[in-house]
Amino acid sequence: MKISTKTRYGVRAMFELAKNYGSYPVSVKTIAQRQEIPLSYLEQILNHLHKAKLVRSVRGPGGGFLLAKRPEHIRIIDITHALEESIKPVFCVDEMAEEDQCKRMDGCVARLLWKKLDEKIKEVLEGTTLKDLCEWAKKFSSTVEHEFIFHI
Amino acid sequence: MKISTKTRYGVRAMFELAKNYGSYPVSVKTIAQRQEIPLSYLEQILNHLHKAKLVRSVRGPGGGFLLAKRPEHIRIIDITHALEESIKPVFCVDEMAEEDQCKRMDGCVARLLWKKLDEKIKEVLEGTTLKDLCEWAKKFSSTVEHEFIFHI
DNA sequence: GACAAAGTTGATTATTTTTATAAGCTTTAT
DNA sequence: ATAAAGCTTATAAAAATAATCAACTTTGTC
Ligand code: FES
Ligand code: FES
Repeated sequence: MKISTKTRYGVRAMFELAKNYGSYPVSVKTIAQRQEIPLSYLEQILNHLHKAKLVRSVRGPGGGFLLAKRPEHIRIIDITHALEESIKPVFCVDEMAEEDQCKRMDGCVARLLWKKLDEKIKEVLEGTTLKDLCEWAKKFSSTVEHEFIFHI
Repeated sequence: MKISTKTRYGVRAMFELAKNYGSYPVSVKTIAQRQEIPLSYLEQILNHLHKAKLVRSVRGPGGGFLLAKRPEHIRIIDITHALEESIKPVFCVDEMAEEDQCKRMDGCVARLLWKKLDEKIKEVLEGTTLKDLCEWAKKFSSTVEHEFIFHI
């Protein structure tokens, strides 16, 4: 039940863009430096986020990435969705799961358990947006002396 | 965010023992056959569950495993705890996490997010016991024609 | 137009974690 | 004594994850 490094990097990168929302593009290099993420890996990650239409890119000098939507319209689950095959704790909680891979799904007790779990996880990841993160960060920086930080 | 095969096997094995609670021991071989789990792997898993004092073993012919407590006193989280290093989505949600691995934890916004997630996950896994599974199974078998089954 | 600063893409490697197997041991009921 | 069980540790195999690399395209500026 671990969040992958890829997703963590992705959330951090998106947070970096959210902080900059409404301003000019941020280059991959800049994000990589600020968040201490391997540059080439971050490129891959941003490509995924691009394909998922969560970010917009501007090519050429002075270019970089921008959020494609307002921070309040980007949920954490959108990010995990773009970066992990699925956040489901077991594949068969999905209604679309193929019966033949998990026999007799309709009579399976385990499935009820994993479904409960899946719902709660979704609750959190669907219920939190980049704007929420930014607001938490503001609260932090007013009570703590140092700049808010975002890592792992 | 996947539940490991080891944990899934573990839950299934424990369910098998719960079904048999109050009766004679069930051998690893029997559990392996009923649940279609590789025998040697299951041995390892039961050893972990043994060390965590969730099961009792009886050696010699006719021996096998028994639940060490009543099904209502064994929560799913006890099982995951015995079989996974931790179910925490990121290590630093733990209050005991060492500061130097994740810098300035006190000013970290991500941590708030992962903590929220961790709490919800714990809610489900702490709130479900083996007895619950058995009861769900009973409900199933009275409405569905075939035996209840527990897999993945 | 030349150049450099960016993003784009796909392949490949490296690393880590997970899953599984195997072998040899100990205990104990009959 | 023997066979049916559990116990333990080492190792192999497989899969997933993380990271790197190289070659490419777009575009702003001088
Ligand atoms: S149907 Fe997938 S766990 Fe049983
Ligand atoms: S403290 Fe661990 S995510 Fe920031």
